[in-house]
Amino acid sequence: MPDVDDIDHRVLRLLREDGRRTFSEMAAEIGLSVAAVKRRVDRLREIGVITGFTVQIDHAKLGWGIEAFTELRYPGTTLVSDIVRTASEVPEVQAVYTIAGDPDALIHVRVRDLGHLQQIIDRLRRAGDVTGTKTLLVLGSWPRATLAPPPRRAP
Amino acid sequence: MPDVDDIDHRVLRLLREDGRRTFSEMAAEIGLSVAAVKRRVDRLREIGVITGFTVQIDHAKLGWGIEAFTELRYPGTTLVSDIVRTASEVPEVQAVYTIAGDPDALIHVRVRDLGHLQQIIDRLRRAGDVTGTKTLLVLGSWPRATLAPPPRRAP
DNA sequence: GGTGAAATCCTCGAGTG
DNA sequence: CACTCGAGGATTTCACC
Repeated sequence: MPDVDDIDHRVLRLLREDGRRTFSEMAAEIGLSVAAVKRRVDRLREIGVITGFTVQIDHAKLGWGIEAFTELRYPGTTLVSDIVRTASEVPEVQAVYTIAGDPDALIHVRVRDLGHLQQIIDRLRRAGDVTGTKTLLVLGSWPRATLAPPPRRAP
Repeated sequence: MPDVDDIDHRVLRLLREDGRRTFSEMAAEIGLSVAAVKRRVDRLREIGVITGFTVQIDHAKLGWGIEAFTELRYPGTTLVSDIVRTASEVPEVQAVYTIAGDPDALIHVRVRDLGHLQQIIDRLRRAGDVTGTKTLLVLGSWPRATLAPPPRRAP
């Protein structure tokens, strides 16, 4: 487990809120030099704490009006890798989560409308040896913009 | 519905893959001037297609080893706003999704370990007038890094 | 972790089709 | 209206303290 101190967490919190914050802005906020902040971000990338940066998009404004979670059930013989592969082949699938217990997987999908959702579910059912699906239609979502405080660690 | 053309989608795709890409890099990639790319990004923010930028974090490396989805059920009298408020008060909750049908809400949580997960579920059950929960423990996750192609629009 | 300098990048006004 | 160009200022980056 890599050591990530409080200052690292402050850097992460600032980047969580705005991933394009400049090093100078963060340096002023934290009270370090610009180079020191850059070195910390570089290091957080190297040790894999930071896996990347991305843009946050309002998908509804792009025509993807419907968001849903679909629970997938498979026969006991199906490999996890097959589950992930078949689900990932569908571009409307935003994320695949394999699950302990029942169901076997949960996928997050974004589609244009309910007809499109129907299509995607049909495609998933045909793609692998899916034995059952249950779809949760999202009415509203409230993602958290901020970062959780650092967990208590052994001193 | 705002008009977002193919070049905008290319910009979004590039920023999706790396939210800190420089305008010059994107300009070279797309074949526009730096200023033109910047104006497009500015405009995408103004019309709300881009809602922000953020850093992607490997939470397991920060000590949040367990990820789960919990389905929440409430009495028919509970307001959506109350569901969202009580769930959002728990810092371990990463996102709240209200759902059409059964269950009433789905929350995404990140916790240190299974004991911590137990605590959080107990806290949620006590917080509102929750009538039932079902927790899906995540074994693995495969979020999609890329952006879906632009949906077909009316010409 | 700080400093300083060179290279790069951002920003914005002016001009063009 | 969206684009390009260009100059000034800000930012990034890196070697060295």
